Amino acid sequence: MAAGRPRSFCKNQALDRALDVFWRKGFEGASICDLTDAMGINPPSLYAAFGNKEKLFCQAIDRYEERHSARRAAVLAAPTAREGIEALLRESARSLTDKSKPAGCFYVQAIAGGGDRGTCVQEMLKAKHEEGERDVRKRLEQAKAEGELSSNADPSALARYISTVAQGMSVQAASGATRKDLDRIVDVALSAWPA
Amino acid sequence: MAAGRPRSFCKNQALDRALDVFWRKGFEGASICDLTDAMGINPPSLYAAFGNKEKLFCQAIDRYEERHSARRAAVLAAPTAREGIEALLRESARSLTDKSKPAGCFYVQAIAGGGDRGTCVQEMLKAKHEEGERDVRKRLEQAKAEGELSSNADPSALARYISTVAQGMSVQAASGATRKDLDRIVDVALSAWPA
DNA sequence: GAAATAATGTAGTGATCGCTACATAAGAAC
DNA sequence: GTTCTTATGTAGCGATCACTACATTATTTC
Repeated sequence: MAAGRPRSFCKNQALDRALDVFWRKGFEGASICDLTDAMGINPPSLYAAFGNKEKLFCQAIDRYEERHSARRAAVLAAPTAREGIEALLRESARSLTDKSKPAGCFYVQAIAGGGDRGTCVQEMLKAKHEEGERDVRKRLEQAKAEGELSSNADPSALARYISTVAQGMSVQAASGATRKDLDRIVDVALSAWPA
Repeated sequence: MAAGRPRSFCKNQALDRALDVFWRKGFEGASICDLTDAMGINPPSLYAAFGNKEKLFCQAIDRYEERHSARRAAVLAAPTAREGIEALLRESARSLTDKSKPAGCFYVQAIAGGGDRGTCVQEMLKAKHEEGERDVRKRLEQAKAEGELSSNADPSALARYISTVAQGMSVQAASGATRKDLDRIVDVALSAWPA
């Protein structure tokens, strides 16, 4: 068997560049030309490596999740759930306003951004979105089992609330809120923490 | 002076149809053809009446605000601020999941949806967005003056928190949450209300 | 080195994009 | 009725869209 000419670019690095373009311009707003320019490759290389625009978008979603899920888990591993959740929201406030990245969360942009993306994309976004919420819920269930949260606390409702606040913070960031602004929101949001 | 041939369609009705298309497909995702089909007119009529795609989008934003600001004011006029805010969030839960409309809030879709819209659009969205928050803040300031809220309450921070929760709820709705789901979020969110 | 395989750069495909020129139609002013 | 003004429908503008045919180049297997 013969093995062909090797790829001349790093797939993950190209994916990072593509993610950045999708993040800034949205799916419809990002043209193949925008993407290939940013990725430093020509269209045939893009299609050979990633399939098509929609599949590239899906892989960018995976890449984004890959970069965030580990950090989310680490932050949630704090001694108490209360500390973990607060750290999660503070970390969100920081990363949502990180000037080296587009403002706001890529998922939220993709979910809220409308458009008739293929169902593949839509379901993938929903799945990733639930993944984050599930991590929070599990941490809260653990806290309940350990007695940190009272027995009538509702981890599922609380987790969804936390997700919602984080998503709202992403919209705020996208419309220009600063890290300080977001931290003030976190202050208020955490006062909903069960006594 | 002569007055020319009269317009053969209702501008506001056409604008409603255009709003619906933008709402479902986003700015980039909505083509002029999509729009003219939905509006029941031909491109020259669209351009004569609304200028261009971006200006049409701006006018759709205005139309959306027009439809919502009155209801927001009415709901906030409840006897207590607490009741007003709760009614606002419950009403959001209802309208965000209204099956006769696209899921989620049009502003949030437009703000979060990325893309390099003209600065005109971006600033207009930001202004409308702040308008809603300002209405909430004013109601809270009134409550503070009347003694419903304690003297160390922070109407500005609370208002921004309420906005953030509502925006998060919009993202939830866009990713499939039901009215019941949103109402559960409101339950938790309101437990952040100052004692 | 020859054959097989796969990625690359060039250059372009048909389709659709936002938008408009132009002739026609419809009402108001006189 | 004639003139003026503006909206309408047809038809198509150049530009860009996502995507690809094709010849070439680079690498591995034999």
